[in-house]
Amino acid sequence: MASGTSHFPEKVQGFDRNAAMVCFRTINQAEYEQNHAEFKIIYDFHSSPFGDYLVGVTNTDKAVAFLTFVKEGNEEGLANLRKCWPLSELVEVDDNETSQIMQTVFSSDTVANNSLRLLLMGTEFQMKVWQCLLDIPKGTSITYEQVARNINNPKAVRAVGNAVMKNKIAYLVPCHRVKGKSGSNKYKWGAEMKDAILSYEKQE
DNA sequence: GAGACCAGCAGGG
DNA sequence: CCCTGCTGGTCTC
Repeated sequence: MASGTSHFPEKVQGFDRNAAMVCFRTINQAEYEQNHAEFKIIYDFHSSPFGDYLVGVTNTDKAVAFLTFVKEGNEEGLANLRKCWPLSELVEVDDNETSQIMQTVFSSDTVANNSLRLLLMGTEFQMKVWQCLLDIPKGTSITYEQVARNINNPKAVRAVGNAVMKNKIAYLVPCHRVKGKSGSNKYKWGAEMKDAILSYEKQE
């Protein structure tokens, strides 16, 4: 935490903040390929109100780089993590190393939430979409069309759907807060999960 | 570079 | 409800 009056400095060791006060850092594919040795990822499984999930965190600055909900077998989530960060060394750790970070994720303590850091990798377009998602207030939802307008690309509605789907950090990048205009409600882990997360957020 | 794929949307049966 | 045309970014040859 920086000195001074602001609780939330604009920059924290190379991380930016968006309107929702989430800390994030962005890299593109080329930067990742050049410096992939720096992006060693430690991972572990945890539980949430919505089931078990797999989380991956950079070992240096402890930025969340990956989060997926897992079903029975853990292999699918792990394969997904490898696919997202193919050049990174992946190290499974005992729960202590990541649980300190993760116990804040599903907490209603906003100060704790704001201490989280995210590492986003994708194209310029995907970054715009994901940053737009981070600005959606908790418990509310908007449409793909509105997201497209917000990033000044009003016709790219369908492309927004694509980008949302490719988000690597479930829940923290709130893809569950985007809905179809005419009630369509698709989600990687099922529409029920999407609704469950949204109503959970509204309760807080 | 072409062609297919989509968690979209509007419009018409 | 399903089908069709239009759409733009990404992925796969």
